[in-house]
Amino acid sequence: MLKIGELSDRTGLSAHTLRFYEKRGLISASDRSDAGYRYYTDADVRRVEFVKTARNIGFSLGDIAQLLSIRVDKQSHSCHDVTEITQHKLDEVNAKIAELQSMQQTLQILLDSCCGGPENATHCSIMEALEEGEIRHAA
Amino acid sequence: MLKIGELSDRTGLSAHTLRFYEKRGLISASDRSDAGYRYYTDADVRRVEFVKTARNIGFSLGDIAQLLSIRVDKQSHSCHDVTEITQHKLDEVNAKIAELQSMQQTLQILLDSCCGGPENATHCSIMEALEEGEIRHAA
DNA sequence: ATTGACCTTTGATCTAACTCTAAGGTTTAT
DNA sequence: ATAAACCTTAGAGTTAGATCAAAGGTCAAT
Repeated sequence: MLKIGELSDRTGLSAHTLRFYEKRGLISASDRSDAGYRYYTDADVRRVEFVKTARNIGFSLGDIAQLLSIRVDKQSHSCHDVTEITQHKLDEVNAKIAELQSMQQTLQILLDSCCGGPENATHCSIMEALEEGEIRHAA
Repeated sequence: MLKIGELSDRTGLSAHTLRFYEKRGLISASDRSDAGYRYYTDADVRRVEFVKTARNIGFSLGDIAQLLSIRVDKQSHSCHDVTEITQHKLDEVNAKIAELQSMQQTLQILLDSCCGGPENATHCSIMEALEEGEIRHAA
């Protein structure tokens, strides 16, 4: 049985974060001491690692809560349930990428249009473009 | 001279947002009535439009504050000052894109690995991958 | 003169995922 | 037995960019 600091060392998540995840319902301690100290089992460690892995991929804590509820009762859930969450996340990521690529293009065009030199900015083409407001990127 | 509601209609930004931008130092009213009503000139409208354009491109309000300080005294600033801000933003955007593309790849691999069907999730390959924690995406 | 639309301010609330503080109790090693 | 290192809780603070609420003052038209 590990105390929270030991679980923290084991997983690389701070004790603060572990308590925060508990408050969010993602994890919990298998036991408590008389004094209230949290005690964690190996199964708890695996659950935390699952959370960490999902978080590294980019799932939100809300997504992770759903994945965890599938995890504890795989019988009652289908592969479709899992792919649905995953696909939804992928859609989100793709949308964000598209938006950022649009920004990227606009910024690159601005940079290409400006000398970037020590000349004063009176006729800076970036400033002029911002002034004219004719920049309408896709997003 | 426009009141804040009229400026709001003209620019599409809410009066709330305009006051918020004022608090952040991005804009201000050229005049106030005895009762404290904000009054805006055409120059104020142009400044708000400049802010809007920069914000649409993706600049943060902090970036925009810098761009505005260049705008009011172009003589004292160089094209280099402007490109520096722009390049910095582009670097940020590129970093974020790279991170998201890494997520995208991981999510796509997970989706490709799973049948996504009505079978129960006992042997779901996405769940197994999350369990094994062997997913380490670049970001 | 009164209705309704407009305006003012300060300060609270929201999202996301932490991060930290305060004030105190517990455990372990010397 | 005492110090160091650990643990507890509730709740506040952080970032960015709004967005709203409360409580009240003002203005234009009827």
